[in-house]
Amino acid sequence: MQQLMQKEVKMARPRNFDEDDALRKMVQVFWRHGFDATTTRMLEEATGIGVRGIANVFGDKEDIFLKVLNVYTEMARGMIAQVFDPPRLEAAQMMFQGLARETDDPEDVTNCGCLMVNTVFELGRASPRIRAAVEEYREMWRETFRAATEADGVSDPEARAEYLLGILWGALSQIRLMGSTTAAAPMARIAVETIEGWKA
Amino acid sequence: MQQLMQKEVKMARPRNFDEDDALRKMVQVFWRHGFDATTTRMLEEATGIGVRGIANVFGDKEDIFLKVLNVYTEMARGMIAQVFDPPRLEAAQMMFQGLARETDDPEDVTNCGCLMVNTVFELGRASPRIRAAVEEYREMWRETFRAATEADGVSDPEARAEYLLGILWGALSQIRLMGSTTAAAPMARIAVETIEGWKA
DNA sequence: CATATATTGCAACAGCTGATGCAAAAAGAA
DNA sequence: TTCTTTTTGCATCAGCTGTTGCAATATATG
Repeated sequence: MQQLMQKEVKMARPRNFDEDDALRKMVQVFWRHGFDATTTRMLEEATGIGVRGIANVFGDKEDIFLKVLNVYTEMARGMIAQVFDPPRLEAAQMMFQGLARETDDPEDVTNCGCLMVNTVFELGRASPRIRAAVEEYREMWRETFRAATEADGVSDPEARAEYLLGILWGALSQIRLMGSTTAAAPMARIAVETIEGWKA
Repeated sequence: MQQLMQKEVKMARPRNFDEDDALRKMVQVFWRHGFDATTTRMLEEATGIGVRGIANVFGDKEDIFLKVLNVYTEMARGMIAQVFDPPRLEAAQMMFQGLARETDDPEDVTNCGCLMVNTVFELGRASPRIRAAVEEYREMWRETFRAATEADGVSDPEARAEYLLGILWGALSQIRLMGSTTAAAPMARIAVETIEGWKA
């Protein structure tokens, strides 16, 4: 993730902030408020960097958001690599159960749902670049479900992966609606039972 | 819907537009673009009424939107009254199949998903009044599914209604994502099969 | 120390949005 | 006709947002 290729040609005044750390903080802001409602002033406050520095390093608002989406995707990829190793339907069941865990903490950004799902509703139609980032994220999950289904020897892995992807997005929209992860509990329970039925 | 209680006390200059017709046109605009992206100028163009007239009759932007949500809910209520008469799970199956019908027409606002689902993602947390309108809409559907499940003598109607509601919202978010109702086909197929299994 | 170069803070700007004030217009009531 | 009341069109306003220009600053290099 971190660009180790530093320009050694000539070093002038160095930055007084860490690029990756700033991006992680901006993920939180966009995740909580969405693209439009996130203002440059909010990014200043969250990162401690002036708007000028942000623009110099990350580009304009859409550039920033694309980098944020990338960080978000990589975070999820890391989680998948841990939970779905090896790829099994049991891991999918654990994921759904974990999705609906009880948290009332309003500070927990997980209660805001999924940044990708939320993004679709805000500007999925608008920007092709953002749309592509969302599609990549969905494809990552689709392939994860497909591989897990196949690994357990269950038939028609493509269709079942599509179904699980749909259930996942439905559950995440429930979370966003209710503002709490507990809202996903009914759908998560059904998903776990359905998967259990596949294995039998 | 139409307020028949006209003030007969003293008639001055009459309006040169129909209130309900204007509301229906504004439903289209909000449905397609969402709350924030809909500007007062767009409402002017869609209805042919000046911004001053709109503000006088419908109030400020949030007032307008609440009236729009109300019209949308009543439209859905009318559809439910037709399809779910009598309340049966077969009607739910038909509804899911109809949801995923093939339409490539970009003019068809159905391809924008569901105004209520979209609204949640935009400002569900923000305004209590809007949140209440969405909750009412959801409750309408929840009760519809519950009554249909109960009428078919299937056990645990509350839990199954909650599941169908989740599937419905998941399918509608898929539609919004892909910009086409065909995107709901996989989830609709699963929903129909699942309901079929209940009846057996 | 002197120089070059990237960064930073401050300020300001243009564009857009929702809302409003006001006078003219229109139509029924007297 | 004259008056009263509501509507309408026009213009304008304040507020916010993303972006950028510019001078000051800090640091590596020679």
